[in-house]
Amino acid sequence: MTKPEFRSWQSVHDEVLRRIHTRAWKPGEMIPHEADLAAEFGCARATVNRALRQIAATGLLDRRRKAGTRVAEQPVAKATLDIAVIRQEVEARGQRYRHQLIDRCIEKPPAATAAAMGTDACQTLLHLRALHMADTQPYALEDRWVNLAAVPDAAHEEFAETSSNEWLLKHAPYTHGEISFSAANVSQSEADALDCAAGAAVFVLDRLTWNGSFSVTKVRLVFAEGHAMRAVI
Amino acid sequence: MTKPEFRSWQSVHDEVLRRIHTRAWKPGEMIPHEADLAAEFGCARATVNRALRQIAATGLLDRRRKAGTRVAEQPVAKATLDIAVIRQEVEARGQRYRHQLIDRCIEKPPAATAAAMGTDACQTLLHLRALHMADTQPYALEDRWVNLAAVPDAAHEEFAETSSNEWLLKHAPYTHGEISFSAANVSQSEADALDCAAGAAVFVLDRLTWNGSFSVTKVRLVFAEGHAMRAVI
DNA sequence: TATGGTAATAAGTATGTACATATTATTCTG
DNA sequence: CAGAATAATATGTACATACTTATTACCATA
Repeated sequence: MTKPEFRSWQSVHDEVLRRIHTRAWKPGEMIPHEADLAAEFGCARATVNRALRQIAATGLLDRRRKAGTRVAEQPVAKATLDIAVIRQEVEARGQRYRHQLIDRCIEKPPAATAAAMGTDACQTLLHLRALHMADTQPYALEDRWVNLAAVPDAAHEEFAETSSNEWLLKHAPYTHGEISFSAANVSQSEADALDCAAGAAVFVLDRLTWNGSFSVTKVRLVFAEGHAMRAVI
Repeated sequence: MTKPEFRSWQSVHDEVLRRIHTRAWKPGEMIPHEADLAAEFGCARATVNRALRQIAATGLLDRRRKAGTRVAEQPVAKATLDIAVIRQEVEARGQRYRHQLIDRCIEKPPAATAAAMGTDACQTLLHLRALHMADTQPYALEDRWVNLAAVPDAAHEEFAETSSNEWLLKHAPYTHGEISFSAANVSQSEADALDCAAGAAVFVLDRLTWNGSFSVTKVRLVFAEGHAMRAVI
């Protein structure tokens, strides 16, 4: 019997994946302990641990102390979407990015927005609307509310040069947030801006970010018709 | 000066995040070397390494050998979507899952499908269409092609009891795949099945999985009106 | 038969050391 | 002075060891 000698956590990782894929270890089955695998592979337990931890992070293995490690019964595919700044997205497609501020005012948000952002109902927020363009075509329509209590500097910014997107990333860090993807039929006014027929189905991204207990910004991006987000699994 | 003593990689992780969020370390700036941080935190370099590696994985730090570690200028938000089996999704909402096979046949796919799956244009594939239900409401409409060369057993399976989704997970592992999200206006026939008006905007998920160099299955899920995918960042 | 304590166990983590590797800076050579 | 060889350096990884922690299994007690 050949002893392949697994010397890196990558090779252990690959070998374990291979055994899962070839069903040498079947879904729902326990796999050997770290110590046993380390002995078999001729490496340290830490190396096996590193490899198994990596795989467990993808959902293909379930690990619990004392219980051990088992192959997931119904692996939950984890798709990691990279949500870049729109400028980067456009430029990555080899197109020229431009953006255009449509409206900027400080006003009271709708009740739903105030509730989502956890701000007082009568508190005014900065409301921005802008169009992101790729070359000469509309790319996405942005509707954003900024919590001036969390980002006071935003009140003095015109957002003519830098997009709100980039300005906020630079000036208003966030600790966590929620993001949601959905589909919507465009309204007439959105259709005009995005240069498509009213009622067309468009991809919508809603994002709400927080800095600690303060909401920072809530943004809704309505992408042009035909937009898709891709990820590898 | 108080010496907090960071003894776990978690606490180091949190402290580094805190420094980034409070802008003690600003975007684009280099941060101290692992060895220096280890000395400052009073822990081993491996502990610091673990913490920094974790943060780098989220895109908030850029690390390069010799060059060192810097805070990312424009962090790319990484949203991890959990794509579970539809049964789990429905049951997690506290609803009863049912599915209904609409059509099952072995036929030649459209040219685009054959091209995407890398199969010969005249090769027949298993074509499945099914409706996933949550309680009594339609949840998603599935249109699936299965490569029988990669999964010969699928030819003898009726998919009446278990959904193709679950059957394939159990019987046809995949090594990698691509996934894409988009929006579409429903056709009349889709509208009938999903119980909505023709032309309504719906969320669409396309997934293509591979086992090594063989395509396994290509599936298009058209979700009922109003469906959204959520993730935390 | 419950129940609560205890021992056993497997993963989780920390550490010091050593070496690997990628990249930059420097020096040497033509 | 250009380009190649070389040194320096920061992260990347491997390993042996030791200890921690969550969880299970078992056993004793009420």
